[in-house]
Amino acid sequence: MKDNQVKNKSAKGATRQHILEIASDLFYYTGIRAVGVDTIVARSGVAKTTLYDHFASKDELINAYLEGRDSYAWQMMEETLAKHPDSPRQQLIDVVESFENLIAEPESVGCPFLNAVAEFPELDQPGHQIALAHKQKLRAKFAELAQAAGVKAASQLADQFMLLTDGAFAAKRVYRSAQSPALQLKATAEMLLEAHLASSKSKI
Amino acid sequence: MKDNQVKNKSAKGATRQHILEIASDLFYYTGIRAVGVDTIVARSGVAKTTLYDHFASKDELINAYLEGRDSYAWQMMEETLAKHPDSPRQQLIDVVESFENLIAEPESVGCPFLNAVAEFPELDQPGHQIALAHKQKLRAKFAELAQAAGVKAASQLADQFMLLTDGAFAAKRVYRSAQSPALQLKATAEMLLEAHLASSKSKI
DNA sequence: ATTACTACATACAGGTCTGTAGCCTTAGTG
DNA sequence: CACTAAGGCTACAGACCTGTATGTAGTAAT
Repeated sequence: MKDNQVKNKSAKGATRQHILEIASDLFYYTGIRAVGVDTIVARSGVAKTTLYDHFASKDELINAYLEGRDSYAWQMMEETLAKHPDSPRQQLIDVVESFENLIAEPESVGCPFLNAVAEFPELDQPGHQIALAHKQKLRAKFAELAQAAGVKAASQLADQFMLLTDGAFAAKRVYRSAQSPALQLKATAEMLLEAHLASSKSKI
Repeated sequence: MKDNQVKNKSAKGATRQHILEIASDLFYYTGIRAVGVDTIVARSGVAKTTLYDHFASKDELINAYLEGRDSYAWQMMEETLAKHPDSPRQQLIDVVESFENLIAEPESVGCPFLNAVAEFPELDQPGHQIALAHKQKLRAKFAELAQAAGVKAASQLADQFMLLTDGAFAAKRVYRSAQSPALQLKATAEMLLEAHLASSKSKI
């Protein structure tokens, strides 16, 4: 006994990871409610019992999907912030630009969190809390960067950036390949940031 | 035979309208996929056969729901535009303000079109085309008003307003009763509009 | 070589989904 | 009164849903 399953952890983790990746893709592109467990099982070439060995329920799989996207997003955020560690103003723009680039990719069908919440509007439904926490954390990060950049109304600017990014993600799901308003994301963020910085200076 | 069902049209129309209202509320607040026909039947106190007399399928009911929201939105738009028929600049702000007020209402759970598209991501799925057409029409209206208001980059401003409004609607579904970035909608639109008008002047 | 682990395949329980069939009730109209 | 239109009620078909039960095969460590 003891803890000898450590050696098998890599194999077990690989299967779990494989199932999660298949499920994540299906959830993201097709919709969560639209995808049944049987489809996930068939696509991943795994037995149904195996899936339920790794995930107690579909809800747990949904949560794992969103938590995965959350950690990926923050990992991407760290990389973006590392490009100009001494310029919060540039960091703000870099972050927004990374969103615009993400949305511009043809594979993108919007924001996993916004999509999930549209399918599960109630606060106690699967994924809702994870999505809300993600958005709150991003909002706080925007505010932190704005303050560091010398923006007086930092929390206002954070909210404005949230509107822009969420709007761009939402638009992407509607327009798909058509030319969408999301292309104006970075330019608009720059306009707003400059307006804030100009008014900060004028008040000195 | 002939067309003697004209006299009963009001009664028949009333039943249809009743079913549609119940279904619309359920779709909007609970989600479209999450609501079954049986629930709609139970809530509206109508026989299942009656529902299928008026709507050939659930998909048709979904389309009727979104078309209803679309006409309601444009009716509201007309009323808003009528407040300052000679000031396109004020009309732009009025429209955005009407969105902010709509979102601020506690009953609001976001935009029916964005929510529907999140549930039906494919272009040929029920409702998607209606939602896309609605957003395109709004975008064109923003552009038209912006041009009339003397904004040089009118279509850019239209896209920016789309990002803000869609962002506000999307945020509402996530945050619900919590204080959301949507409160900054009108103020941000004003900032952008002023920035556009200022740059238009400076280039003369 | 026994034990433990992991994943396999199959079948099914129990529920919900959309949509239909058959028959009855009510109300208004010629 | 007889006819017709509209809707109600019940039951069900057939598909799909999540989750479980049963039993088997390979693999790895003790």
